Amino acid sequence: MLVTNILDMATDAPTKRERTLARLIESGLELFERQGYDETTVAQIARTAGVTEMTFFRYFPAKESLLLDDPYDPLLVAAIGRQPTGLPPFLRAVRGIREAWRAVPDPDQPIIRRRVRIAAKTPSLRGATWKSTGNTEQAIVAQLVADGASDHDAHIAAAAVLAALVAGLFAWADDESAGLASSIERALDVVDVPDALNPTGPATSMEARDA
Amino acid sequence: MLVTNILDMATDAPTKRERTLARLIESGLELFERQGYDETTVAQIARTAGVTEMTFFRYFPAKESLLLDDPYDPLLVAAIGRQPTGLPPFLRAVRGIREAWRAVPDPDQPIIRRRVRIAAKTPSLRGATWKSTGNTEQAIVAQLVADGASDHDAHIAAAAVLAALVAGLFAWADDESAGLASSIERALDVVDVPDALNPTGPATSMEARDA
DNA sequence: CCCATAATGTTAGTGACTAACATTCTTGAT
DNA sequence: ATCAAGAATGTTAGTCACTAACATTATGGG
Repeated sequence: MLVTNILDMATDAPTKRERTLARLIESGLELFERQGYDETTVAQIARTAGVTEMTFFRYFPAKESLLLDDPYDPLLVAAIGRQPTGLPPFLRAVRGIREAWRAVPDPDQPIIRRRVRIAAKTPSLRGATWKSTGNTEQAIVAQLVADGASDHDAHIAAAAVLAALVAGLFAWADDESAGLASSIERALDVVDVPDALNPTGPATSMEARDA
Repeated sequence: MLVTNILDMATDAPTKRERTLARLIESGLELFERQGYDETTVAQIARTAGVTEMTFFRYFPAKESLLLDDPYDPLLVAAIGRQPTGLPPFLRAVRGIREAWRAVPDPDQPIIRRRVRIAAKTPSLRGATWKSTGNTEQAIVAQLVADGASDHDAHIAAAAVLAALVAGLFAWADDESAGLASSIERALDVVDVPDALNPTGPATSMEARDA
């Protein structure tokens, strides 16, 4: 989530649809940055892009989508699939994400930061941001299950990792000096706790195992 | 999130405000269950409760709030504060939540289940559910920081635990046979990984530490 | 150059939510 | 009981996100 590569059609002459899409995205981001997300109207974005409100919704199912849609899922999923299946699902997910984000090309960082920054500073987008992880979550769950995890565990692991990732991205957006990769690493370290720091071991709760 | 004790004013005669509130909640839940959340209109809830749409918004800032508002934060926070400060923040949060939910009284379970079930089966509520953890998240962050965690780590730990908790609640709502406490335990076990299952130790990423 | 179809526009409407102001209850002090 | 202050509710009018149905214009391949 939070990432869309506007320029991944570096092929031939951009078709009309592609040009309109690019104009919508650029207009939207600019307006969001200048006057805030909540204060920007879909109609205004459309007008700035030289198009009708109706057309906006032909490109995005919702206002938030202009900010939050992204195409990075396959990379995440592949990286998770590469983790050793001996690991518990949660750790496979954590380390897969670690690996995938380590590989994000430097040139993509500015636009990612732009988007994340808007999302981070807009309270009304908090929910939308997490909702937008929905697809990614499904993809991660599928991969974990394919590698032997239970549905139950896969869902929980996916939700938790994504939450940590998003929180890490938010932190990164606020820290101009931080690099993307290292920020993600630091975030995932918080949930991938080194054994040395875990003296008591997990509280495996003998008490209330399955009613 | 996802919990509101309608009946915690077992004191004297309920005031008018309390009666209206109770009617709104009951009408809302019933309609959501019978015809679905998206298919239920605020106007309809209000009408069923014998009140105006405007009045609904005097009690709830948004439609979702009827489902998602809750008063359990203080218990969570206290339980987290009780965890040993030697533990990393993430594990303190996990085990605090474990402890707090273990203590949820049996009689509260049916209404919690009712709410969670509606939230779980309504895709358009996914985002709202997580957004509604916002306050809880702030509270957890504050407690973790008070106990010595960095802001950065506290935010990430809080986000991840809450995600796991919500995912666990969703799983519980779907499994009629499961008890609340044991469901939460199982969910948290997924992220509080036993050492025995973590042969390699955390991937502490020598590579890209701080740019 | 022409036509199938993609891209866009128009109109009309629903539903969540807000603002401003008017009205009707409650309640506590007298 | 009474009466005023304040709480609870109603009314009206409006904004904004989003959808549906149908009409129009632009584009590109034959």
